[in-house]
Amino acid sequence: MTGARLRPPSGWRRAAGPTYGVGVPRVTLQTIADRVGVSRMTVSNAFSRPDQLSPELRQRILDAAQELGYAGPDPTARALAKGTTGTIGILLTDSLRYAFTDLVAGGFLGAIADELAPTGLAITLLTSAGTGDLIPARDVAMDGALVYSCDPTSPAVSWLHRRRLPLVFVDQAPVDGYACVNVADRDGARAAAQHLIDLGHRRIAYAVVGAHGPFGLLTDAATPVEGYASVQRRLGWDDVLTPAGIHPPVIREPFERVDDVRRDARELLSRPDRPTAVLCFSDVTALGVRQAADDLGLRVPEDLSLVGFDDGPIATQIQPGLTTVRQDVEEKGRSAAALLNAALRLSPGEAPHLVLPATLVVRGSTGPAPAEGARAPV
Amino acid sequence: MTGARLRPPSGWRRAAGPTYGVGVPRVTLQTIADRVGVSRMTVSNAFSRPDQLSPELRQRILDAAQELGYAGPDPTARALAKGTTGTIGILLTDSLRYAFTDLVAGGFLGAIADELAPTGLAITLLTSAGTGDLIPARDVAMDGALVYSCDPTSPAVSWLHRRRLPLVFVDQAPVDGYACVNVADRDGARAAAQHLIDLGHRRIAYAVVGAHGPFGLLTDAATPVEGYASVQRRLGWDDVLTPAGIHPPVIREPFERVDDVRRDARELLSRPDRPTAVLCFSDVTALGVRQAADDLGLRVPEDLSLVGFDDGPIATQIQPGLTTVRQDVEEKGRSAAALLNAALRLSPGEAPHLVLPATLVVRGSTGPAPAEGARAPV
DNA sequence: ACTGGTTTCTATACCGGTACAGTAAGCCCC
DNA sequence: GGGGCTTACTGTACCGGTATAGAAACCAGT
Repeated sequence: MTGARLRPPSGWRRAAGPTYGVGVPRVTLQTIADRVGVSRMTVSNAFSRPDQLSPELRQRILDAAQELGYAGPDPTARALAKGTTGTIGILLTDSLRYAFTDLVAGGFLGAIADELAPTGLAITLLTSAGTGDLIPARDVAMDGALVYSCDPTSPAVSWLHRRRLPLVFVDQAPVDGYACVNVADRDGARAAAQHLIDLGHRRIAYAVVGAHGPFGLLTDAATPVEGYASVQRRLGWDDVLTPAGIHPPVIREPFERVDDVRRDARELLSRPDRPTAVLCFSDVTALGVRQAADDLGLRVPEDLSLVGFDDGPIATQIQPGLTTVRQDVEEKGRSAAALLNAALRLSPGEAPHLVLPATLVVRGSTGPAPAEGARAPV
Repeated sequence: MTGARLRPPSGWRRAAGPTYGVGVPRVTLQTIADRVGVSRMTVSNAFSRPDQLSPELRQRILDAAQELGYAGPDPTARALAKGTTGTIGILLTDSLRYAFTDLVAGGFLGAIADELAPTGLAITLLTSAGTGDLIPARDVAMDGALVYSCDPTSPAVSWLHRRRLPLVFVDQAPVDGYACVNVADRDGARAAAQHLIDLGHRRIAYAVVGAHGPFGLLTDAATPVEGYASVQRRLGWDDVLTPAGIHPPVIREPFERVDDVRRDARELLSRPDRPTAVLCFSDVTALGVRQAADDLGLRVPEDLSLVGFDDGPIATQIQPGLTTVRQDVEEKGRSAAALLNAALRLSPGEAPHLVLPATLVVRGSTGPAPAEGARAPV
């Protein structure tokens, strides 16, 4: 019963919860050690390495802890001492919101959560946007991070690099030395474009949502595209259409104004040289175009063929079903999580670059190009 | 240029990233201090309190840090020293997945994210499920947490309590001393039930999704209901129907099998004493019933009236629009985030209990009860 | 020259844990 | 009855920062 208190009793702190009166001393390992009459280390072992002490003593310690209202070793202190936090970050573009509203992103994140669940790792959501002097990518403790569809030159990504965290990049330009997961977007896009060509379409348009302008109905086929996946998709379309001499007009709206695609598409579809098919950057984009077609009384696919991208939930929810390029977001999530998990425990051995397939799924929204001159009433 | 190194040079650590060779010494404040020839404290100030040193020295320190590849003060160490982590937790039921797939939860979480964005706080998602010996609610560092629609007796919630973290409870039975945000679910449900009564309906059924069984098509009106919001909704319905002598049959499926509602509803709607109206626990549930009606060729609202709950996206996406009880999930998220934010910085002063309104929104899915004997073909 | 106020930097003591190398006691075995 | 193993616990030195109270230097005012 020596338990000589080597440290002075712990300091007083601001109350943290309603039950705490101001000035209630914090309960730490030392508090319990003093109470039971053992060393701080033994109390630590009681919680973290039960095999290091006798069951009876351990029970006495646990009882004392219970009695004193001790909630277990402080996570922060433990993280500092052990060098691991039990948390991984997911870096998303600007607004976290779309993580919760876009069901394609949702499927991906859900798969990550499921894959990570058995490991007990928690998920911290990080924004690229560094408003204020708190920059999550720099200031939040974590064991590693998943970078999902971010601008690789953004400050947030550089911070993660500098911190030398284990990283996995998803839907981004592959980075040497890091595990990466990508989808064969370009292949998929090519298949989509080829499908339309095979059906005899020549008057084809693009519909795009993206972060940067210009927005609206654009005639310039060379509209800049940002985002790795988006660029790849665009390249895939062009791979097929450019050699065929086709330079499509483009509809473009920012992510948060997807709804405006409908209006733009109405304009596009009202033109005398109305396209007979539209290649869309996502299923949601396709939905907007589809609604515009409905508005104008155009039939899909008789008057207008539509190809989406992702094969998300809406692809099958609408009638006729949407022809689209399927990517397996669940698999993408699982692989990404598994790779990060591996990077977390293994030494930095290999850094695989996965490319998941993207395959065309033909449903009812595409059909043969209408004969020249045969026009639905507008 | 004394800068006597009081601590030995920092230890060697396992490599954390691919650029790190094994055995690369970690760069800390001390490394930079030694390099520049100042004390560790001065380097710390260069990063955290710029006004405490001359601009020239600060610049020299920052340059040295840049050159040595220092990413800024270690978040974990800083958290331990300062007592704040820059992260808040959100505790969700069992699976995180539904945070990303349920658009009603998504709206709530998105609003939280938006509200929290300016503060720079990161969001950590926590599961109630404590698989393994890593229990997020106990072991993850955070400054406070939001408890969303959880079982108040679950171990995860008790851990948060024991840690004496600032907490805000949402869609849960209010807890004394803590800020709480709730929706007037019971009022809303009452309005929904009354609406059907007013339309002359007497043969009414309930459709429910919940975590626990029994599942399927149940005749027992006293099916147990769990989850605060769910209980409240059920109570609200019963408030109106029980006095009217109506004891509805119940359809019930677990959350992850919402799709089976359709099958159950088909069974329900095929019975000779087919209900003329169904009260549903959510819009998604209502969608399942609606599909069953479609399957059977029943017209909504002529043959069957449908009331949902939430007024989420699908309520307006289907034709006819769904009569439903509107709750403002955005506002719920904003309030919850704001309250937590307040609890984080203020002393535990007041702990408001907010109750947001729930109002009936009548759309096309409800109509007068069909005359007795008038039956649609089955 | 002495006092008092800044400014700028340093020394020390924490924050609340864990790793690791003891040490003392008990036990087995030849 | 002493060497070698375990078992059970302790002492010390960290982990990588920050708070706080000095100390040294400089400047102005009297």
